[in-house]
Amino acid sequence: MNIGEAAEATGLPPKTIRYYEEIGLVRPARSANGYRAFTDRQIASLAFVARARDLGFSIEDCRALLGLYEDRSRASAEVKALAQGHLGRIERKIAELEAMRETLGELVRRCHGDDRPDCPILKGLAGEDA
Amino acid sequence: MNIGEAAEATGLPPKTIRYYEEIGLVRPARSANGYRAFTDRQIASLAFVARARDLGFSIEDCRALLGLYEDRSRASAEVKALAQGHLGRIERKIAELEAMRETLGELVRRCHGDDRPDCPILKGLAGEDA
DNA sequence: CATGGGGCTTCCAGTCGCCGGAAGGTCAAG
DNA sequence: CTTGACCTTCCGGCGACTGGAAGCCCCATG
Repeated sequence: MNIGEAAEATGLPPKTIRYYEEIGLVRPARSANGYRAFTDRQIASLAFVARARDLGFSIEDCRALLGLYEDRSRASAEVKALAQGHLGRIERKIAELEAMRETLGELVRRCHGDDRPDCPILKGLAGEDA
Repeated sequence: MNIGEAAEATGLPPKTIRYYEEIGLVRPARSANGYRAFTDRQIASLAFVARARDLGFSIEDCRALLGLYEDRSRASAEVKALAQGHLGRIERKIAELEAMRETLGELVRRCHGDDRPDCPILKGLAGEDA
């Protein structure tokens, strides 16, 4: 399977797959013509990484998860710890964004948004607690 | 006011303030010794940007907001549009993270997390709909 | 057998918003 | 006069790609 087919099969752009090879996430063999040749197993690994990335795991997390995935004897506790750590990060990020939404939403709500120059949004950003 | 005092006053690190000068967000004069000299007005602008950044606005949004802030005759509609656009982005991001939280949370919940190798998290990432 | 178009290769640069560090000038206190 | 805290510039790196240039390779068509 060359890179185009791998891209098709995994949903990852060819550029991304090349990048993953560069950082050592996959190590495809090369055909006689120099083209990358992916095994089914490598395609599965790429798809695995694609799903983990969709769930927001960092590349380094993906590398660790992939290692655990390929290690048939690993304890699930290790995987769970990694996933829980990430879940915590997601939750903190959500809380952070919700705080932004509250503050900004309130400013937007108070702004009449017409052609007059008075603007609670700018006042808020300027630190005026109007 | 030199850069250290500006940093103190705005809560921004000196490095960040230098970066903001580099990209043209502030244009401090220089003292005879070559040190940056910030006016009170520039400190206010930096604090304004710091608040906008805290609310998640991009640097380019901040630049636009700063321009609107300094333009006494701008219409608040323009500011509101910018803020609403950003609010929309925040909300989409929250939704995205919540979807991740759901999926990942479910996998974590199903994982017993002990020393056995069976692991629903890895199975989920591998695409097995167990 | 030449040609054209698509796919493949590598490498370099850019994205965004900074941060760390090196090498060196400046300033106030002891 | 020295020390140490400030300030300056410049360069490189972060994460996770993405775009583009220059140049092979392969297949089908004329």
